[in-house]
Amino acid sequence: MPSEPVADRTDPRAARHARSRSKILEEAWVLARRHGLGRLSLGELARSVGLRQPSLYTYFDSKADLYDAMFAQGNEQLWAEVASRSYSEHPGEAVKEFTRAVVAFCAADPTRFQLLFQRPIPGFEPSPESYSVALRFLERGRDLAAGAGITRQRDMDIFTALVAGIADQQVANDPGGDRWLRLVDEVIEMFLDRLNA
Amino acid sequence: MPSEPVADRTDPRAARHARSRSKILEEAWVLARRHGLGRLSLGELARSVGLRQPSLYTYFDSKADLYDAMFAQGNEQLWAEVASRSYSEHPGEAVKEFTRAVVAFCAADPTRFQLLFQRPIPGFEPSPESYSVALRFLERGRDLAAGAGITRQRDMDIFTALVAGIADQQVANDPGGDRWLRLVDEVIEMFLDRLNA
DNA sequence: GTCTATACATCGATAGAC
DNA sequence: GTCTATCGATGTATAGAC
Repeated sequence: MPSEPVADRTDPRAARHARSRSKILEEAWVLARRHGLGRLSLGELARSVGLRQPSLYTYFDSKADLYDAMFAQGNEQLWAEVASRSYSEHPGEAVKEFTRAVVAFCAADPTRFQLLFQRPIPGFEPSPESYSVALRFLERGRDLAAGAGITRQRDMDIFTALVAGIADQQVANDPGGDRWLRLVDEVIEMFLDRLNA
Repeated sequence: MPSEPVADRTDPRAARHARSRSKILEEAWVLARRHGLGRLSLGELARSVGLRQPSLYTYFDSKADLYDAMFAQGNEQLWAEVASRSYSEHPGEAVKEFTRAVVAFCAADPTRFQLLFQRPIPGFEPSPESYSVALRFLERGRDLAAGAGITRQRDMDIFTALVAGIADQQVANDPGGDRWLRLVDEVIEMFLDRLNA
């Protein structure tokens, strides 16, 4: 994150700065959910956290930098979600658990889902630092899939399409519910059966 | 469409009006692709078609009305795409053909895909008139699916997730290519085999 | 149907005082 | 680190002349 000041990790001033930044980021998500990611405005954001609009530039170099921080934060939350849980020793079960976790995560916040997996803001490209967090998640998924026999690129592409499709329908047509989430097991079983046939 | 003037269908003035409206709509898509749907601006749109910004209100009551017209037009294109072609007498083949057509349609224009199938603009709800075009498409898909044994709601939900997932991945990760499009047959076969097992 | 003029709000970003 | 002040641009929408 380019706007991070150079300071020791235990510097109380740096800690205070980080806390403020975190609070601003949190409010940015609230506003993005309300108005749409592309309509997020720095003026309203500043107002919401009790600052004047120019003061935000202490925390973010630009609006693009703010988007980048949101992208990184969302991916860290996703990583925390899939990395914190333990997975079954049965590889197929582990893939199902992983998929359920991802779909639930996506359904929990459609706006976050949009920023992480779709391209709602033309011109926005995550910085390499932010993207590296996303890669960690993708590698975890790839490893779990490989354990269940999903190794060929072609099969990985099908797997990602299955996960994306369930998440997409859940978010778009039943946000907050579980109409598609509960289909995860059946879909993944269908796919793994096909692979082992 | 609320802003349509009352006039006989053969009225040359109405025809001229419709032609202008169509041209504006076309340019609106160009700008939406460039800047994002949420960033579409009436001023730039007017400039692009050689009008002053207030003149657009002759053709659209509001920006929401413009979005609604775009939604309707996109759905009419989709309908033209799936209704114009003939489908195999083999029900399973017909479903594959339909799915390929839908995925190709989505991949051809990510922005159109976004407006039709995702919710990129908080607060935008299509008018009943516009949505009726979308329903025609959904019913066609439902009928074709039913012919291949996809009748239970649960199975229809899986089917829509499969189509959405392939389209989603194709649009997001290989726009203009066919990396996921070419997986349609395998995925649909897998699903139909499962149903008939 | 198109225009000028304008209202009124908001936008992202920078300069410089404190 | 936060502020005031401000730039220059852009946003949607309306009034009223032609």
